[in-house]
Amino acid sequence: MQNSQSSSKRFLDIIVELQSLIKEQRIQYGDKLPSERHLAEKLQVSRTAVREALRSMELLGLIETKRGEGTFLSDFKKHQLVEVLSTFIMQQARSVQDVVETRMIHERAAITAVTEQPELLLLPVWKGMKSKLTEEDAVFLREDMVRETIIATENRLSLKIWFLLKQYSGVSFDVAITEKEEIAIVSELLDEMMKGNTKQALACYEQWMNRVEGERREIE
Amino acid sequence: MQNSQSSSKRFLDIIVELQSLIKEQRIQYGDKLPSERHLAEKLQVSRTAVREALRSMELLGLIETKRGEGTFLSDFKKHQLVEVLSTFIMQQARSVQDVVETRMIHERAAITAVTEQPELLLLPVWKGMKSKLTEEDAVFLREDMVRETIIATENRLSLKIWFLLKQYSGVSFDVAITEKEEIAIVSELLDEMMKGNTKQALACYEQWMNRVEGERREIE
DNA sequence: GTAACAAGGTGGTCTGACCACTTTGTTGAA
DNA sequence: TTCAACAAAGTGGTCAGACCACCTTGTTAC
Repeated sequence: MQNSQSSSKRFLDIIVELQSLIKEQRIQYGDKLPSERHLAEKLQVSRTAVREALRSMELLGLIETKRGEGTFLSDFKKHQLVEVLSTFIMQQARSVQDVVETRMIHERAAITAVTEQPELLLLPVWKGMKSKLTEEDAVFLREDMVRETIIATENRLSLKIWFLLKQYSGVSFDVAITEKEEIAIVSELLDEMMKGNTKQALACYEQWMNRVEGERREIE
Repeated sequence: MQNSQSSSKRFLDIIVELQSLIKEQRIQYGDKLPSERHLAEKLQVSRTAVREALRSMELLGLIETKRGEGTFLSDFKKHQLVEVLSTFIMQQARSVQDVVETRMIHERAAITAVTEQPELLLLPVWKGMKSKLTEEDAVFLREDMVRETIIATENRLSLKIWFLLKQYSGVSFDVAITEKEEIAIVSELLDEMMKGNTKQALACYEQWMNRVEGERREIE
């Protein structure tokens, strides 16, 4: 029942080594990675093992491969793995609930942090927000409003976790709320945040989420 | 050879076919999957291709493999996905400060959740907690008190993330607080939680963290 | 009856080969 | 000189077959 830490999986080791390599060589998003054959030689393993590791990372959306060209470090916004994953994982209702709830934990924390720190309210990002809310389409709301809030907290780790969770939880959009209603709620949320009213801001958020996430159905 | 014109990745196709197979044959969590060789024959692909698909799924925590035994459908509880991603995330996280702050986000959320849900306060775990606080050694405090709180929320994903963050935020303990002081603070925290005073409980928590995490240094 | 051994099944790894595709360099004709 | 056509090299994609290490199970021998 133990973890067999002694004989850890080879392809996991390779992934770890790849991470080190990416860090050492300062490979940025979009940059090309060494070829499979070069990696195999460098890491002293077979190309088969390298490929198993790369395929895993590809499914996670960490890398992209182009036949005839090479392997590239992916922009972490392109996680198409969600489809594959959701059909598996989301079978368990509790899992969906956990993901959504955890995402909301980060969102509430960000709202609280921003609201309670006056200096964060002075950021330029908030200036155009109110007008955008009414001008642009509603997709902006779910996408950017919360994200900008988390960005404002300057906690990049929280941002990344949130982004991942959003990938898992934010696919379905048969929400029982009109665009107009949503804009009204979010505007109010923004107002309360600007005024530094943590309690009211969080109340707005809960109201918003109740409308958006309230009727989330389970995936079969 | 036949599907080579298809632009979609072979190993993704295999994963999809595996999903169908799992659904058709009603394979449950913990059940054994067909062997790699059988799958290769059944799906008319090479064992290499099957393995690349299986390794990907393993990294996602969807399956588990045991050498000499076989491949088993995994329980979602084992969010290995999170672990792997976290190692990536950590490379980019600016400092340990992000980790600590994110961990505290989850801890505050758990305290709030438990305090605001009276039914969670009736759990047996809280009964012996108070006495343990004074009887056992102080290591218990940091280890178990918060953990039990998060467990009480029944959000396993949050628990998993927290556990990871705890590992990353290190076990450094040059804390400027005596055991006696810490016991007093945590006892108060526990009391306020039991009384359902969210605000006071969180205040205790902040006080606690200020003492424990206040002088944390950054890594490297 | 039981301990020791043997055989088969399974995942883990490696080698070498070929294919499909892209880029790059070279050639050769206009 | 220009540039289109071709050739070569590099890369990911796939495959077959071979061992190895480990586990289970059945058989043997005591």
